[in-house]
Amino acid sequence: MSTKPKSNSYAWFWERLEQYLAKAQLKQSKQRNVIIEEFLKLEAHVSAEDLYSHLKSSDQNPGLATVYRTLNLLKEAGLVDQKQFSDGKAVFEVLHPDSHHDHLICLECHQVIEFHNDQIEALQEEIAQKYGFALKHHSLDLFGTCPHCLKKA
Amino acid sequence: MSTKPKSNSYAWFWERLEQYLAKAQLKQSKQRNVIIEEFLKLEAHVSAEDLYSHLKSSDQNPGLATVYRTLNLLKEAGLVDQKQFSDGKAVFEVLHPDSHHDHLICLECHQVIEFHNDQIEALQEEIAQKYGFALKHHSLDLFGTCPHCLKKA
DNA sequence: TTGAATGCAAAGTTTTTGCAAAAGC
DNA sequence: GCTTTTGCAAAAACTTTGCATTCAA
Repeated sequence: MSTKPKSNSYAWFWERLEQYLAKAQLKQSKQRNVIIEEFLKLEAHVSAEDLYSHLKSSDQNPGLATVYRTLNLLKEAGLVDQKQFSDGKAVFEVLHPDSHHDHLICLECHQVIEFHNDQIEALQEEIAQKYGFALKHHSLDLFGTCPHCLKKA
Repeated sequence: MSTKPKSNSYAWFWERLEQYLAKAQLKQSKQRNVIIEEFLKLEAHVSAEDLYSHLKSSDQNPGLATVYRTLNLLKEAGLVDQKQFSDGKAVFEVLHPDSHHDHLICLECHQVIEFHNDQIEALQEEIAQKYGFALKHHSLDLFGTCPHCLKKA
């Protein structure tokens, strides 16, 4: 290991990553750790470009291609989720182990609020069963205008 | 009007399109009608490229740029919905006036099944209210393995 | 006749890839 | 030492745009 991970609240993340790398016979690297550190620090829906900009100031300053490669690695490891919010660029977010959440997205200010609803989750499972699907994951996005933007208008 | 629309089951679609064009002071055209005819005929989640390929054989044979322009026009008219199923290219589908539906997507064969569930819709409205959002639309995609692919495995 | 639509090719965006050099194990 | 990773630039993939021409009203 080239750099000690510092995001302690994401111990599980680093651990699962390490497992994945070991199983896939991949190596660790400074750049990757720097990128992931920053990604976890941002705690949001981040695009490769966003992440790259934030890293510009770091001492490591990895290339954009490496940022892409790292995010794809995390995706393959099942640690992050990639989403397309219809503005061209893909955004990534940490895939928390148990607690799934969905999104409320403001069409005006693009703010994203996360929520969770057990009833909806249960209904989804019901529907999947009805159609004979083995459900792996899902994505629910509600689009509208947030309270703040409603007030402005 | 250069070409008579032939998709009679989509009379409402052509009507609303005509209204939109009139209001926006836009013109009709042969190519546009050919493209839309084909789009409606396909009745599926279609990418611009898909649609373009299908049109290759038609007598009109419009350019790819025109296909894009037409789909964007329909989007602006609120007649179609654009989605990103995470494979790079955007797909479009008819936005039916009242009946909203969601998607069950097979991760193996990429088959898409549409479903509708009033309870989920109601819960979504509830959640939006709780957060003070004025809901405009939503998107629910369930990913998993379809019965057919489950049998194969 | 006037403004919109088209086709083509060129440009724009976002993401991936090839390759030589560097780094991890 | 052998293999993976990196950085850069080039390429790829998807979509938009500029411009001269054609077409609709």
